[in-house]
Amino acid sequence: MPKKTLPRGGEPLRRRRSAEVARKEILDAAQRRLAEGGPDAIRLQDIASDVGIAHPTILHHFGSREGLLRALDNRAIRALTEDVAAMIQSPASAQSGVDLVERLAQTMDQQGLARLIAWWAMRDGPQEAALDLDPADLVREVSRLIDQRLEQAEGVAPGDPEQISFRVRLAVAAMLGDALIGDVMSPASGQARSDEKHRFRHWLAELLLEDRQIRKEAAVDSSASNRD
Amino acid sequence: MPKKTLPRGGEPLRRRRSAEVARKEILDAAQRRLAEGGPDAIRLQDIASDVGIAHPTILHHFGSREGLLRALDNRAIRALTEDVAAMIQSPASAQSGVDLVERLAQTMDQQGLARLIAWWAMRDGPQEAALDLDPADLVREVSRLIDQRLEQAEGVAPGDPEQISFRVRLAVAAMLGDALIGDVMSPASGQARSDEKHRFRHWLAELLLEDRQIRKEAAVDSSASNRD
DNA sequence: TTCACTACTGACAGTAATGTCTATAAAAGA
DNA sequence: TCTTTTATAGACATTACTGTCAGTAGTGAA
Repeated sequence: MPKKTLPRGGEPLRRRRSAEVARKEILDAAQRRLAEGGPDAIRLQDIASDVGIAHPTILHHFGSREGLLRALDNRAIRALTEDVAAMIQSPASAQSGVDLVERLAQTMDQQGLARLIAWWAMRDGPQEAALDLDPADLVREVSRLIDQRLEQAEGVAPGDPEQISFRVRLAVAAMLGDALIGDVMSPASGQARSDEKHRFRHWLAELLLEDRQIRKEAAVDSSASNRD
Repeated sequence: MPKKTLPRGGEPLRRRRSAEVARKEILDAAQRRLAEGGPDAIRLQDIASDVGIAHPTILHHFGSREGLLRALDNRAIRALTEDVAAMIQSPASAQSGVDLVERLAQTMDQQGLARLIAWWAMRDGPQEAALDLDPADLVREVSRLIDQRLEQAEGVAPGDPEQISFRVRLAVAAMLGDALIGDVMSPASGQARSDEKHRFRHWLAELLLEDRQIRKEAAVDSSASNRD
């Protein structure tokens, strides 16, 4: 009886994923644990049992627990950066600014990304730059996009290049903070709280656009008076 | 030779604090550890050595590690609530809104309060309401203050009672989020980054007040047209 | 089919952190 | 001065988590 024959008709004794798929499943499980159970819930054994593997397999793929956390951080920063880039690039931001804020908020809410980012920020202080990708590079990329955007933008007051970057910074910071403690700050509960959350986001989007209008007019005024 | 005599001229073998002082020193050390070293740096032995005591003493005062964390959370929420209350109550918010935002931001920055709040928010999901004080009570108190404020307020459009609560929510969420990842989001570095941070806060404060002016005018307009 | 590669596992080692227990020393009150 | 109280510490128990190691089992290529 050959030992290496597959068991006929039965499932294989082990499920064997590609390294890529395995990494993804592990990261997903870890992120879910972090979002639902807090920082203390990220234990190799728990994550492994969620995925249906043994905990040394995680170490095989990520080298160490710390390696897993770094990979988690990288994914989170990438996801956030993509949203920010979309916010800046979208030429429709004037019309659908509400949608963009909503998208950012949902990115933060869903999958516990806000908690992941917050966790990363907390642990970032001591272990300076434990990321594969340099945050400075991402910031530079975002700045580049903003510059690009500024060239197309109409009505941005000269000498105020922070017009857009401050808006981005506010939107990101606010949606991060609100994802963390918005529920606690809301006096409502249940469906009413959810409704209020969306009204808040809508209000914020309009606040940002509203201010934009004002500056636009101010810019027009000043340029007009300058020409005269 | 009597055993219970104090050592002459020498320091006592043990420093004995009052329970209150001991708790404070322990909490301070724990908060410092959390702010500087991240969540993993909150270990009883480390904190104890910071304070200059043995780790069982911490357990004596707080019952368990979890008890210490709860006490930390309570202090943080209280500190935050005080600032929020000040923001709402201050009758000078129209003039010194900038100062209030700045105060809130500094409360978040200093002593790592933002990290503490974020950490609490992350761990709050699972262990529902592990606080001595009920967050709902604090929210109710804040709502009461807001109502009070609304009565005095001039130009707040009727039917829009969220005018102030949204501003508070935005200020708190934004300063929390910015304290966590503001540095990373800033393309500048060093002193320039610090300057930019303050400009951002200033801009936010003005943004909130600016919008206020608009609504005020709108309210005046609509009430005027209603009277006609 | 055979071989090489590697995803995967069980068992174990080492370590480190919380928590317990008993005893001591500093203060406060009688 | 004597007693009571309690803040404090040393030693130890327990638990549990990360990481290692040697071996197994899928999978694709020769």
